[in-house]
Amino acid sequence: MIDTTLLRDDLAAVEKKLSTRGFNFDSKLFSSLETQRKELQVKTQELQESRNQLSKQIGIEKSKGMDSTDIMNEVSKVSSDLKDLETNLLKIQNELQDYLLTVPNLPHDSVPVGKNENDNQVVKESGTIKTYDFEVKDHVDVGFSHGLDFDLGAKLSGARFTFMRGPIARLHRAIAQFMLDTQINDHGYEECYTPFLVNADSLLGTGQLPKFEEDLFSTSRGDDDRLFLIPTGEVPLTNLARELIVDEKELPIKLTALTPCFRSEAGSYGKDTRGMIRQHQFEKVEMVQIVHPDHSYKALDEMVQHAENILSKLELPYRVVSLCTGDMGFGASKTYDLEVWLPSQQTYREISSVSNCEAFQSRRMKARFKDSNKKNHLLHTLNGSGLAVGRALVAILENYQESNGDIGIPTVLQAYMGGIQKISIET
RNA sequence: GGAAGAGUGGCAGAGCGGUUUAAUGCACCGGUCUUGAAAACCGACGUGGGUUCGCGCCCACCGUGAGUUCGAAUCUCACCUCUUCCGCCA
Repeated sequence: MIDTTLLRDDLAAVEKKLSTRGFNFDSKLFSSLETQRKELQVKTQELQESRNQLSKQIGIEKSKGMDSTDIMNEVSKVSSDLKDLETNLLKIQNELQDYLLTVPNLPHDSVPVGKNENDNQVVKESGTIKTYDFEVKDHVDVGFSHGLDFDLGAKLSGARFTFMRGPIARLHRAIAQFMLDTQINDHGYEECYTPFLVNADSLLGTGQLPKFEEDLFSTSRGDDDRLFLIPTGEVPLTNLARELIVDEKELPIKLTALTPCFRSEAGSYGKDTRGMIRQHQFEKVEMVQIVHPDHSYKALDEMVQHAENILSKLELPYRVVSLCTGDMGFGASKTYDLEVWLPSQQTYREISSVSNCEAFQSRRMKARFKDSNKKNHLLHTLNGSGLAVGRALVAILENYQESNGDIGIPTVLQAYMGGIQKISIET
């Protein structure tokens, strides 16, 4: 949620900034609700004050044995007026809140202005793109003879599900373990294990609800207490700070977890239908940092580096892209994507996304810290993939394929694979 | 799933319909004293919001939500969470 003081002070600036991301802020609606809120709130509080004082008066008079019928009638009148006011106030406050919860974050000044992914800015390219003296296959064909089974996934669950067996399944696990170990041991994140089903409050906190419910899978358990499958580890990790006031000295909080992610992929029909680029279920190692507002952009750079290190160690060619205003996610002030080279597509594909959400999420979830003067302030939250496991598997299958159908194992993964250097076709 | 009990400020804990502005203790912070520390003493000490240039004044919050009442931390109902025991289970 964006800062309401900002909205009251400089509505035009907010409107302009949001328009760069293609969002049309309804200033008329906001102003009208805000005016009503103000009026109702002042009036309501005045009546509450008089009710409190009169009631106290009754108490005093009663203890002296006096008759208070007149005052009691007066309070009675005040209370019935109050009831209507309070109801109206609540209604307006909820309307205001409901609207503001659907408004995306303001982009940081350094974010390139643009409409869509074509306007994103490549800020770095790294690694050497291999040349192959044979016709490269895509990961579906490379993986087929080693246990990557999309038909079985479809049989068990439907489209966009994968079943892995044997060496591919092990490679997948090795990648995940390697990433998690690197984040913990080299980058100083605390390992976490989290729930994979979360409540609506958590999703409201990180911004998936109320606007993006259709992207989520949910479980039914009666009508009211629905739980949702997490679309990313960001949700449970970031919500750790929900409704919390942490001491400044405890910052930064750096968390990581390997979690499955579940996405309905509504609206992506026909996109990436082949292979495991876009799945309903995938694993991801997530990095989350909860930091002092002064340090969030330094943390953002750090986290991009943490994601880059994984790709470097896996010796995969990649580039870093600064997303433009029109391509950024709902909650982000600034986002860098990491894209890995896929030889079969002769292009880079997203494998990590690292975002600084500034106070957008912490304002929604009341995540604060206490400074040395005992003042409370909102924290800044950041999240990033470090990295997506399934897509890393895709990249390795494709970049490490050999002409005879074998798959080389990146050096850093060999220890996780019992020391083998390649996955060979069984003879 | 069944039974019983409990949810009050950072923690402990009183209050169980009206002079509550939520007592008191501990912890934390500031100060006095001290060569320094401890002790003692003094002071400050929850969160969100409204309004004001500001001092300030005011409102809401005692697990959550409804209700009763002139007035609710206190009474009623529902729900949630936790504890203990039983059942089941990895």
